[in-house]
Amino acid sequence: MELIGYRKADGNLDAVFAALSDPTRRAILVRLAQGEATVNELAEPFKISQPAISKHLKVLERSGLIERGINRTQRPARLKAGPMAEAVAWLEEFRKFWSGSFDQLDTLLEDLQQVQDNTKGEGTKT
Amino acid sequence: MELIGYRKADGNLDAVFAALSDPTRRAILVRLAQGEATVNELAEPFKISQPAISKHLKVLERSGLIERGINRTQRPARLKAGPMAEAVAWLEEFRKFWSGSFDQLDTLLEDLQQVQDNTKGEGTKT
DNA sequence: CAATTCCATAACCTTATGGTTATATAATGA
DNA sequence: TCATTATATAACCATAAGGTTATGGAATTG
Repeated sequence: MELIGYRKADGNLDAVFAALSDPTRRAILVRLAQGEATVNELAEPFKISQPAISKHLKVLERSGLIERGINRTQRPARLKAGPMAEAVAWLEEFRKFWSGSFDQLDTLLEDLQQVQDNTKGEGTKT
Repeated sequence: MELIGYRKADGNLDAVFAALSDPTRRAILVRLAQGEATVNELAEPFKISQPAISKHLKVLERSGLIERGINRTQRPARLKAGPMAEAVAWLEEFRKFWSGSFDQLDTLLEDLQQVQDNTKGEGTKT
């Protein structure tokens, strides 16, 4: 069926995981989770140049993790759900697969959840 | 507490996602999910050379996704749960964060699950 | 039309990735 | 000791990543 399309998109996993492997790009994604943003808005928190941000956006766009719009002279970026879902799905599937260390992984996941919950309430707002 | 260690390991996310971005390495991980394996065993299904596999294993080892043992003249590789858990945790956290398209992502995840379930039952047993 | 704003593109540099073949090393076996 | 097995390392190559500065171009504003 048309779901076949997703299996073909599996080749996209390369690009998705590669896109996720850069901390600047992960930060951009987190920022975009709060809503679309322009290049300048995205560049502001970083020390790197605007062209560097544009390059990162291009990588994210190629991976399908974001898409670009047009608004006057701006080209706002916004998240797309699909590719992220593919990555999650691969990891979940892998986890199911990995019956041997299933509980080990689950325990770690619980610990990590706690760490992140603590981190989020850690005083600084952003 | 000692969980601080995980936060420092967040810098490891770069290496983990980068390791996951290569299809050969993902295949190696899937293979290792069934149990530890030697370099030659891992190399067998691929057309690439043994040194290439050794390089991939080194990348996986640097990321923390695997560790190597010593057994006679062999150095079997086996999975480690922690780094994979970090990647899952980051994506899960991101997903929670991304309230805007939460349902969109969930729908896609369900679709992907079905695809993979179908794929798994596709005749071959493993 | 001219200036400004927002962003992309070009050219360049350095380092990493993914592959190769050839060779070294370490443990086992004869 | 010599050969074999299993793996690592070296040297090399091509391409890509991630950054820079400088410049180009499109839409908006004066």
